[in-house]
Amino acid sequence: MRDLFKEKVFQYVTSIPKGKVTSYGDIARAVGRPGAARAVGSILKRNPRPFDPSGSNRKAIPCHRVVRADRLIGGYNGPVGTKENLLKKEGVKIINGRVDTEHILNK
DNA sequence: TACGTGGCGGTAT
DNA sequence: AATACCGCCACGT
Repeated sequence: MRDLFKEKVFQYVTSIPKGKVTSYGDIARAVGRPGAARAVGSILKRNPRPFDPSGSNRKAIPCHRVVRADRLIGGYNGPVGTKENLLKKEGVKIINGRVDTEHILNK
């Protein structure tokens, strides 16, 4: 296991439970690079596997569960609204474009 | 409370 | 090796 920044980021994101969200900055701190929130975003942007490839034993990287520190949804690849829809599907409440605080991981 | 701004770390080319 | 590119954040109006 390479201990590259991005590997840790991917692993951390993979561990986010369904129905919960965390922020780019929180991830940066969690992997020992406080202040590297933007870098986390640029890594997730190039997410190698946003969804679970069928027939694979590798887990998907649920990058849609990563939102901004102000709880706005943030960016995502693909059509606008995709990320929000995925979150809603998982039972995440979104109020005025923001994730409700009850879904924030570690809060 | 809402918006603008500068600074920021890591990746990709 | 250097620079452009960002799915951000903290802070000041």
